[in-house]
This record gives sequence, C-alpha cells and structure tokens, in this order.
Amino acid sequence: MRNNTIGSLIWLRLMRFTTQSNQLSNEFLKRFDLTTAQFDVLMQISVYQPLTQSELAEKVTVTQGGISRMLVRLEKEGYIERKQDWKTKTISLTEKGEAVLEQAFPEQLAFQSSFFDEVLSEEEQKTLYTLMTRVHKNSQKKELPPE
Amino acid sequence: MRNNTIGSLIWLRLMRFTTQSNQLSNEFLKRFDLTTAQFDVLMQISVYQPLTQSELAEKVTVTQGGISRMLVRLEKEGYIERKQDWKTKTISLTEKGEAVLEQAFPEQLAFQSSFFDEVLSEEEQKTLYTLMTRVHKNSQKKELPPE
DNA sequence: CACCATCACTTGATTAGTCAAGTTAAATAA
DNA sequence: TTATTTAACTTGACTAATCAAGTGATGGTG
Repeated sequence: MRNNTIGSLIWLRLMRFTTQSNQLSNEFLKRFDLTTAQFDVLMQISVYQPLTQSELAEKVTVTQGGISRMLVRLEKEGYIERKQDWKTKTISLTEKGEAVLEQAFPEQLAFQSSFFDEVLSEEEQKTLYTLMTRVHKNSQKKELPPE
Repeated sequence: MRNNTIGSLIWLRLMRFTTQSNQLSNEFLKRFDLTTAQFDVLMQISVYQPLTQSELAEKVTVTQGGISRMLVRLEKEGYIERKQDWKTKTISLTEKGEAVLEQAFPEQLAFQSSFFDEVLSEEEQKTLYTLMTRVHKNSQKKELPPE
C-alpha cells in the first residue's frame, strides 16, 4: 500500500480543513449564541425569504427532518416565523432574527474570510473559487457508481 | 445586506461540497459496511500503526471521547485490536481489518478522485492541492480573535 | 360527493459526535 | 514505601443529524 492519488489528497485536505474550521467557527459564533449551522440557515432565509421548508432544506444540504427540528429551535429562540400558508409553511426572519444577523454577519464573514486572506492573494482566491465551483457543481449531479 | 467576500464564497462552496460528497461517500462505502469516518480511521491506523488513541484522535480531528467510542465499535466488528501497553493502548489492524481495507482502499480512492478527475486537469488539481494545503496549515495554527 | 393519492411537514428510534467528570495505572516526591 | 500528581482512556448527559413511519390538508377521479 498506499499509492495515494492527487484527488484523494485533495479530498483529505478538504475534509480536515472543513471540520477544523467548522469547529473554530462554532466557537467564534458562541458570542452571538449561534452555531455555524444556524447562522447558515438564517443567512439563507434572509436572502431567499419567504420560502418553504423543503426549499430551505435543499439549500443547506440537510434532510426534511433535519430542517424541521432546526427551525423548531430557531422559532423557539424567536429568530424566525413560520406561517401555515395553504399546505406549506412559509418561513421568514423576525425582527430579532434580522437584528442578530445584522450583528453577526460582518464579523462572521470577516472570520471566514480570514482563513483565506491570511495566506492567499486575491488572484489565488479567485482561482480556488473557480476550481471549487466546478468541483462542487460536478458533485451535485453525481450518481453512485454501480457495485 | 449582503456584500459577500470572496473568502466567504469559497467557504460556502467548501462546506457544501464536503457535506455533499461525504454523504455520497457514506452511501458508496455501504458496500463494505463502513462509514467514511471509519474508513478514514482504518486508513490512518494502517499507515501509522502501532499508535495510541490520542495520536489517532489528533490525526482524524476528533476528541478523545469520540475516538474512544469509535474504536469500541471497530473492535467489536473485529477490524482492530487494542493492547494495554503500559498505561497506553496500542492500536493495530487485525487480519480482518487489513482485508477489508485492502478491498475498500482502491475503490474508495477511485471514488474520491473521481470528484476531481471529472472536471479538473492534472495541473489544476495540483494547484487546488497546494492552495488548500496552505489554507489548511494556516487554520491549524489559528487562534480565535478576541471579542 | 366520497374516496384516494400526494405533498409538506413532524416525530420516534437510532447513530455519531461533544464536553466534562470519573477511573486507573505510572511516575514522582517525601 | 506510601501519597500525590499526571496521563490515557472511558463514560454519562447532551446535541444534532439521519431514516422511515406517521399526520393532515389539497386536489383529482370514479
């Protein structure tokens, strides 16, 4: 063993980096009493509101069940509102949700960016972004290979 | 709102891609009755064995408690062995563990690589790898900014 | 007009991880 | 030699997600 391919090395780096930076981000967001996942959901709502739970679930790559529980928590905290419209629940931010996001948004963005700003030039960041965009888009239409 | 920085866009892509491809990978590995996390742990053991739990925990970015539970499962399945050496437990693969890994390794590597091979040239993959390596290394020494 | 299928969402059971307190063995000091 | 500290690992309580079964409202069909 072990002839690693370049692809598998990239994969590992990505996995390690994301778990690591996700942990750091969770710690960072404690000051706003949010988790990274919650921040993500609030962001998506703020951009796309009003929207349904299924739409949201898809945007943040979580199951229906997952989004349901998550929104219960966020609703209990008073960050969001759900209205039963027809058979659909329409989600939107409350005042309080807007306020928290308004506060957390610039800081969280700066924090996320710092991971890249500290070691990559503007040019390199653009390159990284386009490469990852291609990779991500590809993965979205990927099927499992047959056994 | 919302002037996204290039860094925050990269971050989002990375997060979405890793959760997505992690899910696909878990599905893929079902044929070997493994999860992605388990495969990762077995790989690390196979490369570095014999090693202690704390060393392993650090390599796979998991807490001591997490590694402990994980190894209990892997031991129950008969993939690994733990020996009490001094006050340390030394971990190594069993025959069965070696065998599973031997089987799963090439397929999983090919699967991981396919995410990148399908859309990036060799050259581009190298670029992506070096950029991510720099970003990852930087995140490892990162401290939380003050409130 | 009553029944059935479907869609959007919720919920019980399970899994995987975190954190912090607990356990045990070894090393060090008195 | 006993007593204390430390290191490595485990465990109980909790959190967050998954999957699959359940619920209830809408809309179509015989």
